[in-house]
Amino acid sequence: MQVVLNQPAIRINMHDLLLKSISEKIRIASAEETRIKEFFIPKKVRKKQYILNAGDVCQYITFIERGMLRSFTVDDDGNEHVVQFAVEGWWISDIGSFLSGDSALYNIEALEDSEVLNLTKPAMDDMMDQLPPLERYFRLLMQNNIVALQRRVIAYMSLSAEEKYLKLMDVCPDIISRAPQQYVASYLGITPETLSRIRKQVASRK
Amino acid sequence: MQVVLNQPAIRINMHDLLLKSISEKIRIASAEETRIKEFFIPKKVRKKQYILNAGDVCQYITFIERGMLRSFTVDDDGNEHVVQFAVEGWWISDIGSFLSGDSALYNIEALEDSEVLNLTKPAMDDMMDQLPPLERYFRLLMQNNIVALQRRVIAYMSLSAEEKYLKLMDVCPDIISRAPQQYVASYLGITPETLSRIRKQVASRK
DNA sequence: GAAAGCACTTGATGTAGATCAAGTGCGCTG
DNA sequence: CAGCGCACTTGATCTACATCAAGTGCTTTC
Repeated sequence: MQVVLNQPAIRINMHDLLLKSISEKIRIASAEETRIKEFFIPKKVRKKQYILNAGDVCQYITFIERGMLRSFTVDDDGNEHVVQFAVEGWWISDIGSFLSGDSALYNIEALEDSEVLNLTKPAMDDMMDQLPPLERYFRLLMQNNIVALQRRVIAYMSLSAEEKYLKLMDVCPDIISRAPQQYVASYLGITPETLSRIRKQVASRK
Repeated sequence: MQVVLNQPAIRINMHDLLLKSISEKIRIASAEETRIKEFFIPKKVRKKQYILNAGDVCQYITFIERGMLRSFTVDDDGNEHVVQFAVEGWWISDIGSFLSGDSALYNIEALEDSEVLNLTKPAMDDMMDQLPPLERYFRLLMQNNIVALQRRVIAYMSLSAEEKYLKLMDVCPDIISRAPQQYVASYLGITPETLSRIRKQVASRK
């Protein structure tokens, strides 16, 4: 079955969403699009496959053309904590490790069979040297990331479990419906039992 | 009394910490230091004075040469949530509002009489045009900010109130001792009563 | 120096969510 | 298609922290 939610039925080109993401933020010419593609390494990833192990160095940042991934940490008691979901059109990485060369804090795992585009640090530096407007693209990504993380910190500080869930459903209903619920619970910092109860309560109020 | 914690007894120059912060991350020449200073607007801020009101547009980012500030949000029930403390050598702003021109989410208030350096967006753009290595400095700031925010999200998700407190005391003991305890509690997402109990417990174990 | 205001501490009680333990349902495999 | 494994749901009980209410201590003001 080739039809994927929010995707055109037929994928013409492996880099479509990447170029769309970039052109939404900065202006790029057709010749530049061809150049950009050359810096990326296409890769297919199987459901449950890890693309990053905590403790290794994160060697590339990953753009998702199809599928879904999650990044997560494992605490001292062996509990997993989902830090991020990423789907078509989104980036995922351990950015601290990628940029500093330190050990990664996160594992990154595919939740569905996926197709991704990887960008190594040397390729990224080359690309920005040769196409300077890309610097602005990545700066905007970082800024948006900071704003999103700050909002998430505030939500953790100030909202009840149900309020967090409802807010998340407001912002990304499709992702949350698509992701395994135990991981949604983990992302919200609550147990699967609590999430199940909240969902039941919310449904009974409709 | 002119002696301030962690500060030389006599302040020679209003931009000392700023230049130190920058030169720790990128290489700058003496002539460039003089140029950099010119983009910043020095300002004295009184204890309890607001330098940003939520709802306004954040017009400048602020570097602290002396003193302490906090940024915080006020929720629908009127509760304050401290998002950040900033002291000498640190930056503070509502970065989303600063860069996009949207309304600020945060209030920023001085917790002590302070001296700060403000940098408007036009001045920032000019400065980076004329001194391109500064782009790298601000990029590194953003990267460090992302890493710190991610760690904070994980802490909220996975640690108990006491663990969060102990971790914070490990990382910035001086700031936490210097800040009013009610705001420390707010920063940790716990009540002042709980923080008081934790502190008592921890002290009784020494 | 006394009084007022407010931050911090302490005690009692309440509660949102965690933990533990089964039961149910869904997807995958042979 | 049947069986197995595991995700999700449900019920009971527990607990870390919130809430409420005073008491104590510190700082500021007159």
